[in-house]
Amino acid sequence: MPNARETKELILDTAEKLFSEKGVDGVSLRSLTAAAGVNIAAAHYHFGSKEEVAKAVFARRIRPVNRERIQLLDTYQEHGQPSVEELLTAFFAPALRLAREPQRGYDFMRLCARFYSEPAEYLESTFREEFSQVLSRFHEAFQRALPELGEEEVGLRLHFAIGVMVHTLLNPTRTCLPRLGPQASDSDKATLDAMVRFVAAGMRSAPAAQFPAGAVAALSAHAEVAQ
Amino acid sequence: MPNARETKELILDTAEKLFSEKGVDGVSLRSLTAAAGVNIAAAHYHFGSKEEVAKAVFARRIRPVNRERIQLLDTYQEHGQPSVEELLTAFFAPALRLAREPQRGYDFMRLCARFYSEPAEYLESTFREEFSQVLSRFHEAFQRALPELGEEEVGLRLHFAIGVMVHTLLNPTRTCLPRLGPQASDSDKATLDAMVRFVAAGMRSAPAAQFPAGAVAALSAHAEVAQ
DNA sequence: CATGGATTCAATCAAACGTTTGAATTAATC
DNA sequence: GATTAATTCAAACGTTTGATTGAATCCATG
Repeated sequence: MPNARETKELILDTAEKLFSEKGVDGVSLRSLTAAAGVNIAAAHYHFGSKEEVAKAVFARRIRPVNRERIQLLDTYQEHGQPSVEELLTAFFAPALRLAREPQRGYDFMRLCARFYSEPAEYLESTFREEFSQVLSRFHEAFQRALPELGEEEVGLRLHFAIGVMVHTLLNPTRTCLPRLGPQASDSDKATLDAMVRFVAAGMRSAPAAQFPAGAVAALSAHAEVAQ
Repeated sequence: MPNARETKELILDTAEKLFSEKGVDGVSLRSLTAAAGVNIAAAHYHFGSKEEVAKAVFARRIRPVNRERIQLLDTYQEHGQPSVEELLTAFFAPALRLAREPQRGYDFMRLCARFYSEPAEYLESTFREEFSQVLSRFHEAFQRALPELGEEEVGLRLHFAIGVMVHTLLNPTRTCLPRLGPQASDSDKATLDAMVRFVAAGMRSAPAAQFPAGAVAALSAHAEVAQ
């Protein structure tokens, strides 16, 4: 049994890197094992299928992150009701701290976002399994931090907040426009800072509608502007 | 030359539906043409390649939307400096109005978000081409609406705002948690309303950092909580 | 040093992929 | 009614996919 441990982790490390770049669906098991310098059959021997490789590379890192999220939440809650900023920090910080890890931290964060957005069903369900507890805990905590909002409204806003994070992790520098989004020069801490402030303000915004004059008209099929 | 027009649009319509569900990469040209009831060679005859089919189905709908966004922006700007809410409405409303179209509007919005998140390079560049003008105009407009913020900060926040929209369009009802995100009962108008309020508050949030006590510690590698 | 389970390897499988081909079919033009 | 161009079609192209096989190799143990 030559270097069994090395082979298995070599596959996971390489998968983390390639999947995050090209998506799980965009990387063949052949190119993956070739890049790792191992035989194709080794991947099936150690994991059983490509699907299981993907699940393993995901679970390997997301579990410590989600464990830390809950521990941070626990710590904050020991000192009374956490503020919105504290809740957001407890949620965002472990992810961004992992993303900052020198070796492959960032690769994984992108992989994590890909798991969320790729259409394959097993990726979706894997993601759901790994996150259900964390999201349930935070949903509850935000509900208590924002008692004036309905449960549905809190769920909707938490959904928006996750959108900000997923999008930011997935598109760290490059975006549609050169100067849009975090710049290469920005530190992760500055990005987290900006993100927490942005989302906290959104979570706290007034529950009632202060809709601008043109909004309803803009949503109707109006001939004078739309075409 | 039997029903050339019908065949071409049949392919586009079917592609819009299938690509939005499974992603461009997740749908083979074979299954696509089979679902459309046309020969597989017809796709190559009319478009040249699968790539060109994807570009065509995207351009067909995004151009009117982005044209309307700019027209709405022009209309608002005729009456002076638009508010943040007006700018957000001008940006979000055309997309959500299309998403509300009875036939295939929603399919396309999801496709649009997939173009943004799928890793294939040509999807990315196509997206960038179609959006560069719109984003440039709105970046500039937000900069004027929020003069107290630096240009970089506005770009970062606009990036967050797009994240909210992409995420919301991509995950309309189903999410990791049953009661997270827009519910099936929510109307599009209510979702737009909530989205505009959330994002407007984020765009307007104080530029200086009011960081919670634990945030910096949470980002450092701290042994007592992380594990 | 022999045994045996663990691991690696080259070779191969059927299925699916995007693309191409050349003949058949359709509809307009002369 | 023959000619021509546009369109459709079944069939096949070569390549790549995830998965499997059975022989070879390794290493800890007896």
